[in-house]
Amino acid sequence: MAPRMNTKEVQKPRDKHFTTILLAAQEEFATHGLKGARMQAIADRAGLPKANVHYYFKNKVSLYLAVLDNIIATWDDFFNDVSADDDPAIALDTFIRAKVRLSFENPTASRLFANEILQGAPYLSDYMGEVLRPWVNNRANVIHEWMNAGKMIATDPVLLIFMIWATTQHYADFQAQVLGILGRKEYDDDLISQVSDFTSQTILRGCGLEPPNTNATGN
Amino acid sequence: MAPRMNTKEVQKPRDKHFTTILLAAQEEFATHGLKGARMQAIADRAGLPKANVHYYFKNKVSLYLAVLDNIIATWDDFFNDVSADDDPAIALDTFIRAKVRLSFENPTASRLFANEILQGAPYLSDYMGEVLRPWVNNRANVIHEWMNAGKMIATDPVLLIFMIWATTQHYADFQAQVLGILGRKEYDDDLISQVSDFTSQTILRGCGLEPPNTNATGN
DNA sequence: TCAAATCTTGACCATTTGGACAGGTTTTGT
DNA sequence: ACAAAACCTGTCCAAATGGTCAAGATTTGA
Repeated sequence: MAPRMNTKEVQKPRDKHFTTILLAAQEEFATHGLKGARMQAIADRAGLPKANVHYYFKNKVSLYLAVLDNIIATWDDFFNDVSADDDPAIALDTFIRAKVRLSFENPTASRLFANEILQGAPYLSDYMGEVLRPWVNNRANVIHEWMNAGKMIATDPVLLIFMIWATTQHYADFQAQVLGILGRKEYDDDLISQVSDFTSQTILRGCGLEPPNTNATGN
Repeated sequence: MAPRMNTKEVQKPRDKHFTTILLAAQEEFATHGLKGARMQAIADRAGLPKANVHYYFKNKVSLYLAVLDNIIATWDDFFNDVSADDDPAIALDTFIRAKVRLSFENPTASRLFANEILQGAPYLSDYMGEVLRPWVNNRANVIHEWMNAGKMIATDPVLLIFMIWATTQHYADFQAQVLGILGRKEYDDDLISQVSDFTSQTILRGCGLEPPNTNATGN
């Protein structure tokens, strides 16, 4: 990947536009992908002349990379600190609920990644090899220990992580479909907790775990 | 949606190019979306001059619609014929395995739809309202009857369908990520059956169902 | 056989698009 | 206060892109 722009250090008080553009670009790239995105559309979303966008970002690809970088820097997974000593039911329940919440409240980032991966993840191969893959293997090891300890049914931990990702991200990436089928105009808190409960309970049960107190409206 | 071109009737022996173009366009649209797709790239994939593509399809949008139509016409769901009298474990197991297989063996169609829905499904609103929504509600009713009959745990059938879709399509839409994390170059039959087994067993168990004979390499 | 219908394609065009740039404005540090 | 640095933007341009067209090649049907 290209040299990282350290988004936060650059963030002098003056260039608030930097963040504005980054956000605008995130939306445009999320819905249209790298090729489909238009610099003019990004400028319009940001409410700035196109030339101003080019002042902050050399070209489309570097802007795209900056957006990817910015998103990755934001992510801090709730599942990171979990160890084999923790209770798997609570850990997975917390993880799933956090992912569902993220999908509902910040779908753009998820969609941007979906788009990038649909295109074969050409700009994320480094990230996948050096960050994501180790993370998954590391977390899979924890889950594996739970399985060895007889705390949950023995299956493939990596496929379990895929299932959690897929099910939760679905509500961000396929929002249009979900809303269309449910016949709603937009997401609401009711749906969040409904989806959280269902997803957590079904997956935990599928792992041979007793879902924690059902009525807890995950917070 | 636009008037359907009856793909199959048009299929005179001469215009074999019609299908070639449709296939090429499907790939291009699947990876780059409507806006990101390039007519020249489609022509290249098809091995034809661009002007020839325009002979068969008036413009980019009409080609896009033809591809969508063609895919929809192809789909014939294995879950359609299931009724409340059937065994839910067998029915869901069959459905899940079919979906997994489809994801692995024909990922392009899935990706194209993913792209369209990421963009807010602007060309699929009719399909979603008139075909998909009724289908889901209809199938949800069958599942509901199983729940009422105490054959499986009572949850939200629609969310269950979403979960099955999400988990299975994940392997088509996010192929690049899955392969990257697993450290493989391509999918193989081993992985198909592994994923089939895991997905079916975990979801069925999550619904309070006994997974059918585990060793059946779904066929 | 041969004219009509269908198909093929190189060349061309209008518009869109990413990006450069110069000259102006504002902010900063001293 | 004032020069240097940073920022802003209207204007312009070359390349890419969707789409047209006319002339030629091939197939069809009677």
